[in-house]
Amino acid sequence: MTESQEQHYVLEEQVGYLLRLANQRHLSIFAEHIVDGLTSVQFSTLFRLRNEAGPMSQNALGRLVGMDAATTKGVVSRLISRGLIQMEKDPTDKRRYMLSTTQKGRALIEDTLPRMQQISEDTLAPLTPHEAKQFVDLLKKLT
Amino acid sequence: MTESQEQHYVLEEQVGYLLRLANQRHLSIFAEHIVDGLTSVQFSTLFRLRNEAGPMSQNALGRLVGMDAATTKGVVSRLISRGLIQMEKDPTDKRRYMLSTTQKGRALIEDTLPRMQQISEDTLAPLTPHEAKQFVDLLKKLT
DNA sequence: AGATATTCGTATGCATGCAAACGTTAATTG
DNA sequence: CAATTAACGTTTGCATGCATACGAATATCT
Repeated sequence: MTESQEQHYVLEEQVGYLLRLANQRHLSIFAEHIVDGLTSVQFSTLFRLRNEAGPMSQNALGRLVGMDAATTKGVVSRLISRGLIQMEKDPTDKRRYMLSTTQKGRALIEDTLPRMQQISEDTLAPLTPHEAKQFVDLLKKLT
Repeated sequence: MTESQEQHYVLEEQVGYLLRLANQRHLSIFAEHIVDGLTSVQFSTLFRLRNEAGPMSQNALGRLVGMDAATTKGVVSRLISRGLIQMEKDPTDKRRYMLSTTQKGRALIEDTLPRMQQISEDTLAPLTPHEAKQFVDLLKKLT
């Protein structure tokens, strides 16, 4: 009886534990499909910036992708050093840099997009189509 | 028509993107509930080691928690430096160290376990009980 | 037995991810 | 308008997480 509580806690059934493993698995699948060193987060960031109407600040972009300022700094720096995005001073706000995609960055998005669909499919492969839709919907509700 | 493919790719509906955000959210909830610096991975590792019958090697423990050897090394080192687990040489295998929990480690598990249930509940709070069960089941299928 | 594979732990480098602190600049508030 | 607050970008420190490489020891195979 004293051990009843612990008996109930099964690691393999906890959301946190499972979320971590599911995320790991997805990142592994992502790495298999992407030949150049582009990471999942880098793609998300680049894609978001391209889909925005105009240039935007670093912090604002980070927020749109779910990253804090410190993380954003690193991701953006790597995208800049690879020549995928560019930054220029904001004339109206001396604190800010305005970010935009380069031609090379937009071309990379075009090349990568077809593979992204496959990555999502592979990640959801253990589920039936109906379950996959359910899962994504529940994930959306959770965010 | 040329843009039909890109139009279909909506970042907020991709499993990978959503998994990343869901995981972030859970880690944030975890940090709120745990006062000492224990992390989610550290708890999982400590818990797994405690629930094993006897001492076990570092790499074997890491595998049980879903970590590679390099990651395991860091996690175990931190648990040792906090006095939560201990290691001693394996007499039969000169490469190996056998790990086991300390009294302090087991006590910490006891203290933490009641909060883990709440953390899982909070993580799943946006879902109905039925949806939560569905979600966890789908996550299990995915792993 | 001897050669080969594998496994052990370790180390380095790189990429997220967060907390905390910092100086600069803009916005808000009194 | 002056003082406070907030936002901008940056840096540091720490914790996962993976790839890769390494020497040492064990297992396996021929």
